[in-house]
Amino acid sequence: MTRQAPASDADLLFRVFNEVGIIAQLSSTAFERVMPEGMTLAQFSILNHFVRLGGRKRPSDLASAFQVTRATMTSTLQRLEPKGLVEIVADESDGRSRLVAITDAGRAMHADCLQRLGPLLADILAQVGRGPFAAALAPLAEIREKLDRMRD
Amino acid sequence: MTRQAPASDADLLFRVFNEVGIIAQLSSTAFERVMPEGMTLAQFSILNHFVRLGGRKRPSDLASAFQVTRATMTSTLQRLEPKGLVEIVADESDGRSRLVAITDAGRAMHADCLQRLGPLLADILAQVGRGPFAAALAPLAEIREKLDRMRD
DNA sequence: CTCCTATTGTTTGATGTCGAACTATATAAT
DNA sequence: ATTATATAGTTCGACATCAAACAATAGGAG
Repeated sequence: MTRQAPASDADLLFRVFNEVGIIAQLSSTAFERVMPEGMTLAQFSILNHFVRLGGRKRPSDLASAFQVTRATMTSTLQRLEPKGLVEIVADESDGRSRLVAITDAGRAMHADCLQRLGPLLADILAQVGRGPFAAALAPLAEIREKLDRMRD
Repeated sequence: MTRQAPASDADLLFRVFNEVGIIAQLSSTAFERVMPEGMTLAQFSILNHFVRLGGRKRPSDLASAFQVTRATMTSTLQRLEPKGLVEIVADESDGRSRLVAITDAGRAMHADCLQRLGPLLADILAQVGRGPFAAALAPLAEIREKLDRMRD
């Protein structure tokens, strides 16, 4: 066999990615079950971004920030905009670009989501405890950072 | 740097779930880019399950094992079966059920996938190192287990 | 200015995923 | 036996996501 890495290492990576995949799945669906009708994690993340950082951003910058393709961002913005949660205007300094900003309705929706999220997070904290999360954060951040760098 | 050290518990959970989501996204797309045409992580996972454990399983048992809905498993099996990678027969002891098993073609496909996965895992290991994965595994497993239990 | 290349946003087609509703079968209650 | 409930698998509609292909605009090389 031409194995590039010892079986134990490959196995370790495999298991971590497996756990990560399952947790991502479970958490996002738990998330969306308590959200207002029609709100998804992807949509909330965009609102959250603007609430925390403000300003206007181009769709392609949002795509980079969230590690998704431009096509994916187009799709998500096309769900947020008709609901009046974000506002999209032309960029006068660049004919190719558009600029996205959150609206008052978007801020209200974000606040509503946070309200509903509180009990869910409290429940998870009660069941799981703070320990595993505190232990996982730093290594996860490092893995994410380096994987991120590998894409370029 | 308004807040650096003392983040709230909600914030901690939020960050962990955020990292987990991004890593799941990055890893699954990296996986699928090196897989044979048409193979996805979901499909490979099923083949992998049968290669490791053998035997026959009902779709609903597979759905439980992979933490997806029965509808999702139906969809994935409906992609594997026409390709001849799994075999699905009626369960004679229960008229509602069907039984899934891997085929020789499925085993060959699985072997091909493993071949292609090797270099990718080796690359990741070289870039990230073993440490963060080793540190993350146990806490992730605990989080996954408890989140899992919350669903019932 | 003209041509080539890079970037932006979009569309299209495929896949995975969920929740809800449905059919068929099995099991329990009466 | 009839009825009620539970389970297995499917279908449907919605959403997120990717890759690939496309149109429009920007910027640089001549």
